[in-house]
Amino acid sequence: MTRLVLIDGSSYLYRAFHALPPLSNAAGEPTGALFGVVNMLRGHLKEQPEHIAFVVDAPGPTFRDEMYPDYKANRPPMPDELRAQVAPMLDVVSALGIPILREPGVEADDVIGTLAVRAAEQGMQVTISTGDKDFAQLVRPGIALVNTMSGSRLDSEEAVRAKFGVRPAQIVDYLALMGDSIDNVPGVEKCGPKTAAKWLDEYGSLDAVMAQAEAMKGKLGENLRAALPRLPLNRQLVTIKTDVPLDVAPEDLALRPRDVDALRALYTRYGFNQALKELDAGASAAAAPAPVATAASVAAQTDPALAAPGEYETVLTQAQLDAWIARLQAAAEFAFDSETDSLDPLRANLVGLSFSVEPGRACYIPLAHVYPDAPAQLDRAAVLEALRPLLEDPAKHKLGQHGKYDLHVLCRHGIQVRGYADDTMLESFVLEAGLARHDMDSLARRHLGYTTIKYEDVAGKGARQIPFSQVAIDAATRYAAEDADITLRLHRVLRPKLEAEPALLAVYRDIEMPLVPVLARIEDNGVMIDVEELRRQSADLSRRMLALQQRATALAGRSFNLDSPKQLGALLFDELKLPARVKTPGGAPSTNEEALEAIADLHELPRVILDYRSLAKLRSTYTDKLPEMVNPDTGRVHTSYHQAGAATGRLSSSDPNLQNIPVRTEEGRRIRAAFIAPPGRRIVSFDYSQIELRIMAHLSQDPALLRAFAQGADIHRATAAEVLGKPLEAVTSEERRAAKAINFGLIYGMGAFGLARQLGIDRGQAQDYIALYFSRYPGVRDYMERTRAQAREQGYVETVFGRRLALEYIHSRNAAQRAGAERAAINAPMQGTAADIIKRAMVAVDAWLEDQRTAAGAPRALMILQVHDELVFEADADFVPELQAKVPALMAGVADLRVPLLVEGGVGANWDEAH
DNA sequence: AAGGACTCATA
DNA sequence: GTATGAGTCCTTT
Repeated sequence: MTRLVLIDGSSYLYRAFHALPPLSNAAGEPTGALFGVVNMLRGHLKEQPEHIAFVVDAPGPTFRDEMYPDYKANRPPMPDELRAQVAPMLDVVSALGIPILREPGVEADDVIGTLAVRAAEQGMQVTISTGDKDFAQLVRPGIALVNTMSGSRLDSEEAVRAKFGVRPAQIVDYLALMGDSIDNVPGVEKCGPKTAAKWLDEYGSLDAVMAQAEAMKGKLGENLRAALPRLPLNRQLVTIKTDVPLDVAPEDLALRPRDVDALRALYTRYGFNQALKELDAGASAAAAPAPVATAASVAAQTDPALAAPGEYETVLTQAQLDAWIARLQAAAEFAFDSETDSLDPLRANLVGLSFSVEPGRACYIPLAHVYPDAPAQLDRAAVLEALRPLLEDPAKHKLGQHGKYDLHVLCRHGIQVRGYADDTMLESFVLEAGLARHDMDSLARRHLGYTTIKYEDVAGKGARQIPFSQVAIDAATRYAAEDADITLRLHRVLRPKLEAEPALLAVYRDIEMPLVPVLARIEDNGVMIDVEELRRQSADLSRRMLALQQRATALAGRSFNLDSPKQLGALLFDELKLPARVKTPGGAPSTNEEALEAIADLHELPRVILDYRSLAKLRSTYTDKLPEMVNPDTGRVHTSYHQAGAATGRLSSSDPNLQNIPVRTEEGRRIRAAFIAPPGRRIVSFDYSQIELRIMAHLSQDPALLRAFAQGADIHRATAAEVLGKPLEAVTSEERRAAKAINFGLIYGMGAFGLARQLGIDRGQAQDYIALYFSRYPGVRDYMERTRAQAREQGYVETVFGRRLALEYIHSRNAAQRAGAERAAINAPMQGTAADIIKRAMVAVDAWLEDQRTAAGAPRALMILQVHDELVFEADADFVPELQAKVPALMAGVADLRVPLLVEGGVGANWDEAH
């Protein structure tokens, strides 16, 4: 049977460009994408197909652009380095004897579709070679799909079903539902591959799903209904035509003899040594070995000395380990990753390590896989000792993705990693805060066009998940070695992007990277809590909750679940007919605090519920939970700080979250009092006073605001005096409260509506307040307007230190989304600058504390918590005076603003006393 | 079991 | 009105 290979040229060019490192030849011409495409072609030619074609888009609009003007509007123009490779690519294709097809007015996809169907009808065996999953709609007897970059092959309806969960005939419906952000075709919001497949499985077709739209429940149903009008168009856009008029027929696409001289010239020019060698060696032999375009062949090409069989190597012998250690020693930098049996780095046991020294080459060293018939593995302690010199050498640069985790794990196994120089998560965070997620799967897809193996794919999920130590070693190698490989490849893509932006590079190099070991130390230090005290509080809260519950039952005349907003809503608003004044975002009558306060005068029950809720929250979130979080090894609670968690640059804290421990109420402060220092030590806390308002003064340069801070005034009182035009001492407490609300509101980008709600006044009055404020502080008004304008013009705003936050929705057609983005734009420079400042302070204070260790090496104070504008320490009692003398100066000294930074401190036996 | 909705703790 | 994380309920695999 004769074979026809149809190659989706544009798809490969783009994918190779993004997947491969930016290679260039001796003359500096970019060659990465070209190299990938050439290897892919050589792979296909090795199969010696009788017919083949390389299909690319012709310039000019196609019918899809006419159907939908925004089609592919999200596509950035082709990068220059890629554009430069198009002509050489076509030269190589042509010299290889492969016919090139570019049909004006028709997309390459449709040319491929039409030829594939015709050829299959004629009995040819068709292979479509593409990286584009849309082609799965064409799979049928006689038509198969291959992606040489991922190595996947879809050659039957079953294979398509296995991969997508739908039949080939349903692929267009499936794509229509999901949409395609690359082509700017919006689908159903929140409907991904799973939901689309689920619906199609359930209803059969897009038409049937649309017919059911009214009956669909929940947010997803709402999203579906919103998307209804555009779904038929989506389906047309994603449908590959199989009937476009073509002058060319499948049988015209015979593979021609290659032009050896032309190829030699091209390969020489672009430095494709491997291909050149093979060309000359096999000029007579037709079937010379030709690697397909995998990342491994890049390694072979760029550094033949390291060309070893296989991309990822499982290290099970001493000889293999020695060889890899030699590679690591020789490399300028290497990527590493650790595999463990727990997500909690302070409880995790090391199961294996992976390393990569060049893109496409990586190893996995299994160390503690335990399952029936598991192969013998190298001794963990011995491997760690062998690696220790490398890992602890500050001059040996190491890369990771979220390496803080690996630092913890290795620390627990006695290795103090030094020279942790780069982290791809943080590179991405600094480059693209607000635009993208920063986990490796997302980064690989975004920057490499590469889909990583998911943890669930090797370890399962939910109740059936197995620990990594029980994952079969070959699967573990594919997963773990890939992590190191992808980390290295990501770094090679992200680092140049950072280098191109000096301000961002400085944020990354001077703030984020130095913070990594500091955060690791804080997490490792943990905090001591008084478990007995919390248990007493839990018992006390339980008693009081029970009493309130009984009172509530009596008031309601029946029992109900006080924790259920739904039952409570039915009781209050349906049975008792109390007015529902507040709505939830979902449109239901809200039972939140504001709603209950609003009806507390009409009935006794709302107050009882409010009291019950405040106690229930304290018990379930804090007094019950914190004792469970004590690490049995250390007897302390170790939170986890997320460095790339908040787009503004703030840290976030989880497991447990120690950044939301109560402080406002007396009840809450009792919980703070359970954060204690051990005997002989004290809790010492320092916080920046009004840091965000000070930053607003700095950024706006408003004279009145600058003056108030320079004079050390009570800023809210000063605001009230300024706005009302009266002396400071004449400001009433009510006036001060209003001024404080305005000051905070400004930081959050508020409008009159929000201020009115906050102060319980009407909107016009709130508007008057704001107008009056801006008349006294015109610099602030101008700054707010400048910031909005910057956000609109550039799509991002910046902190004082140059950190950027992108505002994805700043040009949204949805007015509410756009307004939200504007408020975020106002807030981000202030919140973000404050975050930059405290991060710098943490690095400075940590360095000083390291200097202050005793002769025996014991720390005299530990940094134990960061709460956005506050740093908390546990210090030897006799070290407290030194700490109090030094830390405020360090904290205040890390930024040079137009206003002084004021740091206030406190000390006590527990956090409540110190705060 | 997983995920959305709701509520509420912090700066 | 900014930025988070987490507990509970409850519906839907």
